Amino acid sequence: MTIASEQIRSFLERIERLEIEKKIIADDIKEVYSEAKSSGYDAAVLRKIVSIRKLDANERMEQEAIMDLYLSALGMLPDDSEIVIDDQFAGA
Amino acid sequence: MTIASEQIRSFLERIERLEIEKKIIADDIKEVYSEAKSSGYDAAVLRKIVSIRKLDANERMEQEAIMDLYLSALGMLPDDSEIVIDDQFAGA
Amino acid sequence: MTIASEQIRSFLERIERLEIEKKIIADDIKEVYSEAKSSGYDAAVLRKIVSIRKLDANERMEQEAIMDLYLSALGMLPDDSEIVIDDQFAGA
Amino acid sequence: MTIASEQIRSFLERIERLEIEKKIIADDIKEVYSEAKSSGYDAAVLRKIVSIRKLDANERMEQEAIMDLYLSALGMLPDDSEIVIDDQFAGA
DNA sequence: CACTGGAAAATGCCGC
DNA sequence: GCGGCATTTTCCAGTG
Repeated sequence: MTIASEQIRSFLERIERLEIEKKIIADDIKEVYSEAKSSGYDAAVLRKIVSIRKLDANERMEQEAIMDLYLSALGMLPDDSEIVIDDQFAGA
Repeated sequence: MTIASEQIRSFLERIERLEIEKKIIADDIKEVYSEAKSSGYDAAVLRKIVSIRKLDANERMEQEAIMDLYLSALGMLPDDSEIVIDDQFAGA
Repeated sequence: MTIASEQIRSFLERIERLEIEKKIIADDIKEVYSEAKSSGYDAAVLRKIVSIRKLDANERMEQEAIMDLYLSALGMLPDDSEIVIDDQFAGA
Repeated sequence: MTIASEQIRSFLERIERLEIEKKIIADDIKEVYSEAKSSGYDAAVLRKIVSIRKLDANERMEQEAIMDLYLSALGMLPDDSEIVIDDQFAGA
């Protein structure tokens, strides 16, 4: 058996192992929704809440990312000075 | 020529016409970014701003959607009364 | 407000306006597929047809471009020949 | 704070915790593909192989299920046979 | 059990 | 040419 095929086999095994783990977790998530439903909660509402909170987190990350962009665009990113940016476009 | 093929042809033409329009607009957008770049602005920063504002709009819509979900879950949706919901989970 | 921020604002508005138009058209396309489906056609098949015709159109354009190269190499190409986008799908 | 909201909060936390784990694994998978690419392999081809093996595994599971049906119809199936997930990819 | 909506995967595209 | 990003397509669970 060539080295290449060994290496490929190794990559495939790692990927497939991870996919199995991922599937298990996805099933766990479904299970939690089922549980919630059994407890009388509306799964659709829960899903919506989760998705909105995800959006929130997402946006926070994007805000940080754009701040970095601003700073790099300004040739800044100083080692230890305080910076205040007037983010006039952030909100509207 | 059968009626069916006429109808299919009509659907295809409508779709393809719309796709052409869409492509033209996409090209227009690219052109604006190029212009901005020529004016000395960083296209990446602009893209980021646009995407964040899109996220904002998105989240606003989602908030409204979940509000409807809450109301329907409560069997409410009254015709003309004011409603205040304590959205304890909205923010965190 | 500085000139720069005015200019940025202008770029953003143009981009966002165009993106709205693009989204409207994308929704129109979805609507046509829905209509087709309501008329008893398989949307997936229609999508396939559209994509195949797009490929064909690309090939045709490439061949025409090559043809133009030959012609111009022979000095046989008119100076002001226009590119007519609508021709792209006319023959299929 | 009501019991209900406590319970909801708990469900949300469990779900979000699981989704984070899921995302970590998804990122790990991407990383493996990147690694493979760096080693000179075509990620697209690897993806194809993985999907084919997944199909194979599904078929195998279905065939085993059918086999079990036959066996149980014949009263030849042990009562407590366990489903072993790791077997899914063992043979490929 | 077909449909719709949303999540995930795959593809294509653009700038560096 | 490659990585990252946006779009597209596919898949699948949930719902009526």
